[in-house]
Order: sequence, then structure tokens, then C-alpha cells
Amino acid sequence: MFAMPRAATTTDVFNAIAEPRRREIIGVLGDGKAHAVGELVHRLHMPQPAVSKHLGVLRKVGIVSRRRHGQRRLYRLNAEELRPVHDWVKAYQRFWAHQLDRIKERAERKAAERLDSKRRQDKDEEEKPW
Amino acid sequence: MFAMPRAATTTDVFNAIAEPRRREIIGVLGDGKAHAVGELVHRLHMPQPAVSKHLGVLRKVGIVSRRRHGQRRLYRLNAEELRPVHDWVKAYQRFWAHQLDRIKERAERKAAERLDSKRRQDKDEEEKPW
DNA sequence: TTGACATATTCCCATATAGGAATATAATAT
DNA sequence: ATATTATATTCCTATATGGGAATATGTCAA
Repeated sequence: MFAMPRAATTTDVFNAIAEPRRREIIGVLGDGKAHAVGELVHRLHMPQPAVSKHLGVLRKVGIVSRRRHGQRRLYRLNAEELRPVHDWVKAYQRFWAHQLDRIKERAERKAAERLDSKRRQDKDEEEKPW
Repeated sequence: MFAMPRAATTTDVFNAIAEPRRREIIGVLGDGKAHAVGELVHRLHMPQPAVSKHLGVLRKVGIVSRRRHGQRRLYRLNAEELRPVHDWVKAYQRFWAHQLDRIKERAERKAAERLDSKRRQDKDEEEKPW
């Protein structure tokens, strides 16, 4: 009876932004202004129902807010909802940001210097030593 | 006949990290050291096949590397692969980090206080002005 | 009213899960 | 050789998609 398939996109922010088109939508809304559905349809070259559906997902998660303006619906980004993602991934920033401005990332341990080469593990090289 | 369902988790990093358990695994591997599957099974209280499958996904995307050590498989984080996520979400950091301190981000606490009413837009308040 | 416009919703469907159980493969130990 | 340990893979299934098409809802204008 307990069949737990893939996590629902409406579950959390991580799932919501997993969709490329939704990230595109967020990208347009990234200017902080309100945008009508039709404008998104036009700028992103996406069918209108698709845009509405994706906006619905984003709204359910809280990433966007909706306002009514005449016969249009204006959507606006609630960027704070993206903060959990930023906070999560920020913890791994030290692995690639050695040389980053000391101002921001002041000597975050030298543990990352061991990342010499970026290897993709194909079957051929999967047994190669690190 | 073109039925394009959800994007495959093995497609890109965003989908790979959408799974909570996979983020847990990444969390353990976040120390930069190599970990055996069994250790992850023990520490995360997950069934072994589940761990192996999730590691398979992470490996396909490039987030982890695999090494052989005796009869064990040691997995290690390729944190640089998380950089696209960081770069993407970083663009929205400005929305909640207005008062970001030049030297450090101590002032984040202030910004956190501003997150007073995290409003989910239900039908009742969906027409409320911003 | 009617009609045009803007957006949302419903229906159908092919596909990709993620979990569980069982099994397979691989390496080591006896 | 067999047994044990460690990990991977296969099979199954319930579910949640995301796209397309059609339709419904809602708003404004004449």
C-alpha cells in the first residue's frame, strides 16, 4: 500500500526548481517586478497552459505571489523562498572557491586543495586512484 | 506521440539534488572524505539498495566518484558539480541579503528578522495588495 | 447582451521515477 | 571448494508528473 514514488514537485523548493522551464520563469521574474502570464508566454515561447501550470507549482511552494490586475494575473517572485537552496549549497562552496575574494570567503580551510582534477567516472577510469 | 514527462533525475544536478535522501548522502560526503556504501547505510538508516541506487544517480550526474577498496566501494563528493546550483541561486541572494556586510555577513540576522510573515497565498488572501 | 481577450483547469497519456523484495555480482575468508 | 560479506541490479508497482488539446472561467469593451 505504501508506494512512495518520486517526490511531488509541490513538496518543496528543491523539487520546484528542478524543472528547467520553471527556472526560466523564475529568471524572468528575477527583476523583482510583476509580470503577466501572457508576457511570460511571449517571452519564453511557451504555451499558455504550460506557463499557468508551472506558475501554479511555484505558487504552491510559495516562490511566487499572484495579483489581479484587470483581466490579467500578475506574478511576482518571492525570492526569499529560494534561500533554503542557497543555504544548502553554500556549504559546499568552499570546495571550488579557493581563490575567491578573501573578503567574502576568508580562508575557508585548505581542505579543498585536494581537488586536483575533475574526473568523470566512466568504466574505463573508474578504478583509477584518486 | 511526443510525451515528455518529468525530466529525468539523471539529467542534471538540479534534479539530482531534488531528492531529500540524496541530499542527505551528499551531506555525509560533505566532509570531503571517501565513504563506503555500508557506512552510508548505517549512518543514514537507509536500505542498502536505496543507497546504491541514489549513489548511482549522483554518479551519473557527476556529483560523486567511486573507488574500489577491497570488497567495498568508496564514494567521494565532487562538489564542483554543485556549482551550477550555487551560481543560479546566487543571483537571487540580493533579495534577502540587502544589508550584507561588506566584510562579513553578520548583518544577515537583521535580514532574517524581516522575514516576519511568511505568507502562503491561500484563496482568501490572494487578492491582497502587496 | 455579445464578443474578444486573458488565464485557469480538466482530460488523456507516455514516462520516469522511488521504494521493496529478491537476486546477482564481486571480493574476501576459511 | 564453500561461506560470508559488500554492493549492484533486476523486477514490480503505485504515483506523480509534464505536455497537448480542449474547455472552462473570468474580465473588459462595444
